[in-house]
Amino acid sequence: MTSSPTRRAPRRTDALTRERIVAAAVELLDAAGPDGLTFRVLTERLATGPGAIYHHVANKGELLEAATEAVVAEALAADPDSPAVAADSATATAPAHRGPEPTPRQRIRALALGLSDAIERHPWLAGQFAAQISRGSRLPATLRIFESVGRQVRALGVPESAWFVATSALMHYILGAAGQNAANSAAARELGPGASRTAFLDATATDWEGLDPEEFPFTRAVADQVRRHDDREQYLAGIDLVLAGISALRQSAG
Amino acid sequence: MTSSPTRRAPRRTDALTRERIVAAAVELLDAAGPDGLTFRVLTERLATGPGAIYHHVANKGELLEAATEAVVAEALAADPDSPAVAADSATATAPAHRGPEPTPRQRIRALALGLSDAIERHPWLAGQFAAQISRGSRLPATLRIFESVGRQVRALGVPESAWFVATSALMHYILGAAGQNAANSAAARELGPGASRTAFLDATATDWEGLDPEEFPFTRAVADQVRRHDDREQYLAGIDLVLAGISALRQSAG
DNA sequence: ACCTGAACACCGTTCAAGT
DNA sequence: ACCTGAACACCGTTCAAGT
Repeated sequence: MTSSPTRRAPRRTDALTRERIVAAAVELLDAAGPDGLTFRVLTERLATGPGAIYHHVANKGELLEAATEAVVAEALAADPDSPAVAADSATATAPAHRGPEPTPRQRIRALALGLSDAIERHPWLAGQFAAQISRGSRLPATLRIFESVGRQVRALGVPESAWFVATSALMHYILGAAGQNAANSAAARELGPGASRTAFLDATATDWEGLDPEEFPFTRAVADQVRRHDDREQYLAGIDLVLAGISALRQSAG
Repeated sequence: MTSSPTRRAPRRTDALTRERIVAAAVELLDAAGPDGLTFRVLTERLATGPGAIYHHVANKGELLEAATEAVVAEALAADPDSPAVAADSATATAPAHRGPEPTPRQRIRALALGLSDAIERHPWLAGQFAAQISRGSRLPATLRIFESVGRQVRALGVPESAWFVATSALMHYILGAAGQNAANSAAARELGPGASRTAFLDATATDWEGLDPEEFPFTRAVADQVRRHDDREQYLAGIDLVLAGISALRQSAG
């Protein structure tokens, strides 16, 4: 009976490590969202008991932080100037240099798109970032993003006194707008496998057009724009907007 | 025994209404954060059973939404041009008109400060906003904020094609930076009743200065600025930065 | 229609016991 | 040192029963 031929959870062969636990957590988060990550299914997946997991991780919060950090490190690794890469400079697979050095502006766009893609692939990230920022304790993941954005702000020639504001403004837009886009994608996916992004945007537009004209004149007026909305284009336009604000500031206060 | 003279939960006199439930929820959230709101303590506080609450509210999520909406409506009520006020124009207590009409820029600053104060008073709001935005379904609270900001963007003379980007950029900064500030305040409060905001900022600065110079050069460099940081001033500077970006865009694409 | 409160399924976490 | 798994306290939610 103990060795019955029926299918069962695959017996663990490797030792249980923190990395394996975190990797499994990321998989569960991707598959079923934040509520899908429970110690019950995690122990099942890893073929252990809860005690074993608690031996490698202090609690669920730490597990979530570790999962966030792992995924962010991966996303920032695309940026050759990122702290994650600098810390792990032994990787010989990183492409050396192709063409001329990218400008800070190009790097910021690439950084933003990289984070946006990461959030799109791991929608639970958005809530996690927000929780980290609004819980104040600057944890590794958010701190690394702050650092990556800040380096490019500095490279942009922003006067030192404005580094913090400029970096904050950029970071909040990058993370906020990316989270919103990812939410739209997720909602579109839920509408059905065939239903495209456009179908969902159209639904929201129609929704907004149905709002009370007294209470929501602006939202109603903007609804039709949402309909023919290109996420990526709008996202980059927003980045350009903040960058324009930064360079205006450079000219006046520099 | 049933009518023993020992102290017990105050017997309810008024009928249980959705508003009373929501008000109690806000109190609990303020006092103990998101984890402090449970049906157990809520029923105790309202001297009922869980079934009674479920008769007025579908589930915990709806309760959180309602709490958020209630607090946001209050915060936006300060803005005479807000949808919340327009919908409730019967209030005779609203101050009519004092001095000249404020400019859109002044209104945006007032709006931002009002929301910042609300988040400061109800720190759980930050997480709630983030959850709403990153869950995509544009719920009343976030939608009202979008509307309020958008009206001023329109009043600013931004070309229609840029309404959405400009409003998004402003909103993400307003909410993101306010959430971060509130988190700092909360963390400072936890440091002790006497410990001021400055003490906490100093601690973070020292923290950052201790980071690895290879991995976090920018964050280290910016640490000292954080030490002599005036939250409100920096917050408004960030708003000005985004506004500068908006007007740059108005000149080029207008 | 509105409320009661026991019961249910599930959650994160602990801990004595094993190897 | 690393793992096991039963047990604990607590959670959101349901529902038959009362008024």
